[in-house]
Amino acid sequence: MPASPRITITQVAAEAGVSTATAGRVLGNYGYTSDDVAAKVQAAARKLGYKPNSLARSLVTGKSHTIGVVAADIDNAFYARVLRGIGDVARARGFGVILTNSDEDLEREKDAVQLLLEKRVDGLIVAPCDVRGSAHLRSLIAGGCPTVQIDRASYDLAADSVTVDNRGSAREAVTHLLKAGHRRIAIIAELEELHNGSLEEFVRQAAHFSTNGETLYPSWQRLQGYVDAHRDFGVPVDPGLIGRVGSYSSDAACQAATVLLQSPDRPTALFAADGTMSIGMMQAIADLDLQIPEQLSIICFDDLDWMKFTRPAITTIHQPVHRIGSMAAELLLARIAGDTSVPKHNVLEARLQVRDSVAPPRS
Amino acid sequence: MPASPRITITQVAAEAGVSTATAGRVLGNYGYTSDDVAAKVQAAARKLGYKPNSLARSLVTGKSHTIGVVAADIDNAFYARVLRGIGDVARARGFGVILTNSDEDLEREKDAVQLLLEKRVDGLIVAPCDVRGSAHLRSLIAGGCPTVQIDRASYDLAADSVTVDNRGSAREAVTHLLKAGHRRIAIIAELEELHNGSLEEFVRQAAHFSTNGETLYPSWQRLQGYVDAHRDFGVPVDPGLIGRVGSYSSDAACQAATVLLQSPDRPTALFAADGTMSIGMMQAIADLDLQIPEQLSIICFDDLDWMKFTRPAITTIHQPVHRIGSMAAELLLARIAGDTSVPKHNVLEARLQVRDSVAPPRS
DNA sequence: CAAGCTTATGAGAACGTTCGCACTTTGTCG
DNA sequence: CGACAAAGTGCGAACGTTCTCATAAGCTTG
Repeated sequence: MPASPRITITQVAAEAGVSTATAGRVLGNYGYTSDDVAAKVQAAARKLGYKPNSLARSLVTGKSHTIGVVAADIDNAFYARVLRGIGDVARARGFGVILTNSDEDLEREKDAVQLLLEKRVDGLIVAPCDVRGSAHLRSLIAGGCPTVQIDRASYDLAADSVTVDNRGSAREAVTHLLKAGHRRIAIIAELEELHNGSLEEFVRQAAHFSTNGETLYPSWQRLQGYVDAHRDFGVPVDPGLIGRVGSYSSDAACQAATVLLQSPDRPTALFAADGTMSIGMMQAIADLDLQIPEQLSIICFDDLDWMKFTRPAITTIHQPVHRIGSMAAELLLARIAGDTSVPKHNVLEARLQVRDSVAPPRS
Repeated sequence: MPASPRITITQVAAEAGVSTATAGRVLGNYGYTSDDVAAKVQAAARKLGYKPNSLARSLVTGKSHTIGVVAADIDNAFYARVLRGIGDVARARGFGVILTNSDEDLEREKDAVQLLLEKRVDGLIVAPCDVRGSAHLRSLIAGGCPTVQIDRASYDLAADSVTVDNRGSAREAVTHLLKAGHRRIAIIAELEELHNGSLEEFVRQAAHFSTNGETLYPSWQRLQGYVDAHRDFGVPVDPGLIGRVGSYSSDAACQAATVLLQSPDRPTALFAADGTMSIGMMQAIADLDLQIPEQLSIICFDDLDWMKFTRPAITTIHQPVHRIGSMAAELLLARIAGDTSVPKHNVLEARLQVRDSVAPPRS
């Protein structure tokens, strides 16, 4: 077993009695090579236990065959599955994946991008924590690094994106609740960042925003869908029913849900805007010992694996999460391969998965 | 905004009017440097938008400041959280993390290790899919690549490992059920690989195996704990209650659980050996509409986030999952830093988290 | 049969860093 | 004041590949 001494292409060449150039050609299979020489070199390589050095190769070719991923938090079912999608595509194409977490913190995101850039990744998949297209991403893209945004997207960022139709599917979900007869529907969402006005202002204007031109966080888009559905039904939106969770944690969501559910005129239905919010919401419901759907109807955005076997099973919005990752990777690899067409913004469909957590409200 | 033309240390040096060596010293901060020259170089670097090239650096130093991770499946709450632990430590120390999935397939694991090796990672964290210490891992370690095993471990592999006390905590869980009065307790576990005899043989001999010397899959160790507890109580093990799931999927687990629960003399309690098995088991229970804990008591190995708010909340074995990852990373970084002490095998404690899914069996 | 391909090989220069060495200059100590 | 260490700098050689070029042999082909 050839141990510590690293075997280089030069040594293989010496062993095979050819030049390093020739050895390089057969080992890296490029250029012309005769069969007998190839065989000799391969035999020498096997005998010596040669392992190519990607770093040297990348240094000269300028391609590292590696993509960088900046996720918010890998310990979150959504990102875990997205990453799986990315990894599957990457592996099939011989690419490595370097993973970093930003925790929705802009400084960390910058550091992460910096690290990945220094490691000379061929491209980046990022869930940007500032949706307005922060400067570092802008200069990154201007610098020619292929980039794909996932989950959220600045449309003015000149980079591809893969998202879901947050507004439309949230609208569908809330419509489902309204059709069931609910009129006091609360939403639980992380809605920290808002730059152009107050929440009330946002709700008032929500209907006028077009979906495409806007670059909003998914939570805000889902809130838009919530407002849309209310407008469709002529039901006024009560700002008191908007559970604005201050930080992205299920504990905070639990608190917000608890407050809502303990208010005197409590909502008859709850809509959780994502998986983390759902977990907090479920905890609050369990703590208060409310019966679903008799005492409370619920719908969760994002269809986590446990939602189909809780009793009752939970009605959800099912996002094609794996597909988000695989599509992002495919887009990115196409860019890396030289695709220079205009940025594509892919909006995937999410579907309402009706189960048993919605019933008419008790009068 | 300096766009495509990549700025090198040489250009920065020229701009600052010093040699590349000096520029390198200040930019890479090694060697001696005077304050005024350092300032000049830094100014030049900032002006030109210099970004160091890790590949070139790694090529000469031989250190890539990157660790490779071979997980079974990142789209699994356990590995996702482990990876988070790894990532947190790595980031704090300025290391990158390259992630690969093996899907418990030896060929994929080989490919993954090969890829990581070519990318010249400084060390490897791997959940080996063959617990007997497959040849490629052996030669990897012999080749001097620092390696840490997680979740499972070959003790004869001369590499550190981080695992949990599977046998002891499974024993504790099953003891909890036995104390509650259960005598027909089923276990649902992926128990595909078994090399030294049949399942019956294994059960017969389980009590004689020592925990430390053995290198078994977690599932098998948990089965050992199951057998241990039965022996403690003088309750014979009925092989018919061992739900041997053929493949590592929740669907397969659901099938196995369904068969068990529909048998004429059905078990009064179920023990799921890991998170994936738990999901399948819960689905089966929901499909058959069994009441927990009135009609069936359950305990799940691995405390997934939803298990505390299902009704009833589920009694579980809580593993320190994040800690497994962070400890593995710490161990690995210590090895990379030069620690050459004998391999450490860390066995972390898992604790029984008592909730409401266990009650005495109905007579 | 000379001109022009295609195939095959080697020499040597990249790629962008770090590092060993030689060379100053400055400071310190006996 | 001479010696000797320490601080600061530059030159040029690594690191392990790929890639351009030059060379040459074996073809076809008009």
